[in-house]
Amino acid sequence: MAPQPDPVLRLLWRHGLDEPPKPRRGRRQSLTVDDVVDAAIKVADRDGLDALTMRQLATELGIGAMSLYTYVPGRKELLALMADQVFRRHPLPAMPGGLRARLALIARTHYGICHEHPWLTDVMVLQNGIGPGLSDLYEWQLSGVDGIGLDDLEMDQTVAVLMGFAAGIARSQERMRRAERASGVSEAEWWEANAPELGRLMAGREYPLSGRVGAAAGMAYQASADPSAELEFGLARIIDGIVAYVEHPDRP
Amino acid sequence: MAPQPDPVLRLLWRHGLDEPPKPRRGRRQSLTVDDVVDAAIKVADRDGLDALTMRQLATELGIGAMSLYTYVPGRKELLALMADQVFRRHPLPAMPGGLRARLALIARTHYGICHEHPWLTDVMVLQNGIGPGLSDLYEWQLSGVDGIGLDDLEMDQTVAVLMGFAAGIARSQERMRRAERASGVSEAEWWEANAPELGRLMAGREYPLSGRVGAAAGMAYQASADPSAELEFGLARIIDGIVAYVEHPDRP
DNA sequence: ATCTATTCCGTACGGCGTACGTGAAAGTTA
DNA sequence: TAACTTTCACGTACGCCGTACGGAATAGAT
Repeated sequence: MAPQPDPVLRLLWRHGLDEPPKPRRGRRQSLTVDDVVDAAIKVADRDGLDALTMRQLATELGIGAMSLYTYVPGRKELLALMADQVFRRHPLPAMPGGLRARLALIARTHYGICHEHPWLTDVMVLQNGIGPGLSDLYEWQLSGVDGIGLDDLEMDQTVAVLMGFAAGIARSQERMRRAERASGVSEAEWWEANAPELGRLMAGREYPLSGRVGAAAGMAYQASADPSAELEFGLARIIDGIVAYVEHPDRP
Repeated sequence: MAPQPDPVLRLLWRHGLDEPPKPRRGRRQSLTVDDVVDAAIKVADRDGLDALTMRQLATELGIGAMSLYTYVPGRKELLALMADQVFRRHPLPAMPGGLRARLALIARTHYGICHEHPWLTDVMVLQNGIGPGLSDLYEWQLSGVDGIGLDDLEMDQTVAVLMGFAAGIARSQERMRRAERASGVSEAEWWEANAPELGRLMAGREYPLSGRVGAAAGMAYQASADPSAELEFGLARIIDGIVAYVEHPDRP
């Protein structure tokens, strides 16, 4: 059989629909889809994605659990709507003049989004819901790398590299945050408590470089890593590489 | 109270322990922790992380569900063991001569690992279990960027950029794979089925760049994106940026 | 032969997403 | 106004999940 159009598309693009098929009879809904999605985002931001259960969300909204299903087909679709809503609500600043500044802005904006909503990178891997928020974001990103000599495919790949890098930094930061929340101690305290045991367990194996580098990181950051330093260093290298390619596509 | 040493550490480093505290009484275990972890990896590779339930894994191993808890404290810890086991089992080739080749090898190796075990990036964000597999990998990665003029922090950040990039590509590929598995149609078929509806829903909004770039990508890849092209392009740019920094740390 | 430490695992509990069906409410029509 | 139709609200229930608990089985020590 021919595949049916994806039903979640109509929900993602619900705001563009001038008139749904005019069903004016029957009881009115007490909330809107946006109310539900915004509340879900709030819960996920506050308590994490696992704590976002249909029952909890319904309680938060003051409705019965099953009433949610009159707004949203299911939890999977709700997550897709949440992701697009986050993109839709996030302001996209005007693209600055220089290429380096534009590339940095693309990456920092995406990092900011992923950092504000740490569940976002987890949700985005689940399904690629093409909604207005993601579409506007992508168009905005492309406008930052248009007209600089890259072909269409290279524009897409450039944006993909920047987004992937920004999401990766956000994920690495989120991993530290979750570890601290789960264990109840800061990463520095964890290391203090576990370093002796770890040294005992590692006995026999040699990690000269890891030891040296880890010690330096610990001194500098009071932690095993510093996402903001990673962001700055990595972003500078990536931008250097892209700019070099734009200026001299044939080298080296 | 002083935080207790993390109990999962002893499990992660179980192979280095010469002798556990000699509990020689009582019934023998019919399996090893490695058996359990390897079977869990097999299930997760085959059916995905959600399908890896304690009951399913126990059935696969021919034991009762609750017997698993004599090998592993719980599912969370099992996931951490799986991640480290994947790293531990993956061969780490000798570092080649040139810097560019070493950087590429670091990224491609990590991409390969994440690609073979698509649940890995999901698991790694859950907790930072420092086991022998990850430690060996990190030491190996650092050996690829040692002695080239980077300081300790820059070495760590360089490795982090490469790993994050590789993981990001693997995640983007995994998103496409999951969408295809969930919908049952290839991405090309999805677009064919949804393009008309999507065009209708997007009416009123203009996406000139997205449209142009998306069409070019569709022509070139028969899909909206091609992870291997993203990998090649992005890796080349990142390596360019790192090499440029190594050679001229002061230039922009 | 008895004791004791350990593994094995059946049962059960609370929580999850959600299918289903009934009842309530709102607009249309007679 | 009364009856009808359509839609929403949501209580109940089902099959999953991770895992706490406790009794039965087993193997080395005594």
